[in-house]
Amino acid sequence: MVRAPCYDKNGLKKGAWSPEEDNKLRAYIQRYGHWNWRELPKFAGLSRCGKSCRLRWMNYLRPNVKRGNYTKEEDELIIKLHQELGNKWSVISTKLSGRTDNEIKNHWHTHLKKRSGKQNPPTSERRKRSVETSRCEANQKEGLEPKNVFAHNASPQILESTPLSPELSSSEFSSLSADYALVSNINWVAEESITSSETFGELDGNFWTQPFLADNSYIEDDFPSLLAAEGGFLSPYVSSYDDSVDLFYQLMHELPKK
DNA sequence: AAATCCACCAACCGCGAAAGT
DNA sequence: AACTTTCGCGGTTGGTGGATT
Repeated sequence: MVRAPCYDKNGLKKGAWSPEEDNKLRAYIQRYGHWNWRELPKFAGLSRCGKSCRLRWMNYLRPNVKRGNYTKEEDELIIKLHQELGNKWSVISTKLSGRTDNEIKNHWHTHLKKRSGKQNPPTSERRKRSVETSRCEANQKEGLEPKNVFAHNASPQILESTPLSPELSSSEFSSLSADYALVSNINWVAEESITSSETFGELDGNFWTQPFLADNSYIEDDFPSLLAAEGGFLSPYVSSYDDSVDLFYQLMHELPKK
């Protein structure tokens, strides 16, 4: 069903994602957000290109992604929107909550395209649908459904309840669901004023106890130990003490003045 | 039982737009 | 204004599983 894993000439992995990779990516984004897709895999400890990470997150790991089991209403809406908008899958996906553009596109090509001119799907089509449904149910039983994985992870809900979560000014955020925005912590920091350290303490038990904010000396003296502390991936704030970190410090020191 | 066909869909690729310098 | 980098979109590919022969 999926492409076999392989490595390109740059040593980057391609093909199907393993559960471990999914976990790494999910954990990293939940904690630090997707501050830069290109750099993210390095910090998250993934041998993937940023593009691949982005796709995986957007289509499968992101909270509230619905899989399989299209309702009649959804089908009709897709057909209607496609008539109006054409192949603007990203626009169409915004009208169907939880559905990704990639999935809608696939669904269109495999199910709706043939049907759009006909009322009843052919027999083979109906057969496939039942297969799809049972597949989905099987996945749910095995707990493979991404959303089920999230169901066991409290952080999105916790974050959602914080005062900081929605209504962010970023243009990117405006296009995201509230749940999705919750995990993009970096963007908040850069674009929103922070009113209290307790606020972030609520987001993640030890978020603000991370060395990055404690004091500068930590970074210089103790940086290598951070790897272990961060559970296998690097904090974007401190992993390489370069200009971007300086900028980040500046931002953080300026924020209280707002 | 084995070979072949077919549908599905996860993932890749290339391009254009937007943002940054 | 020009150039570079990053992101996001849409088209396409290729591996897999189930159905059919």
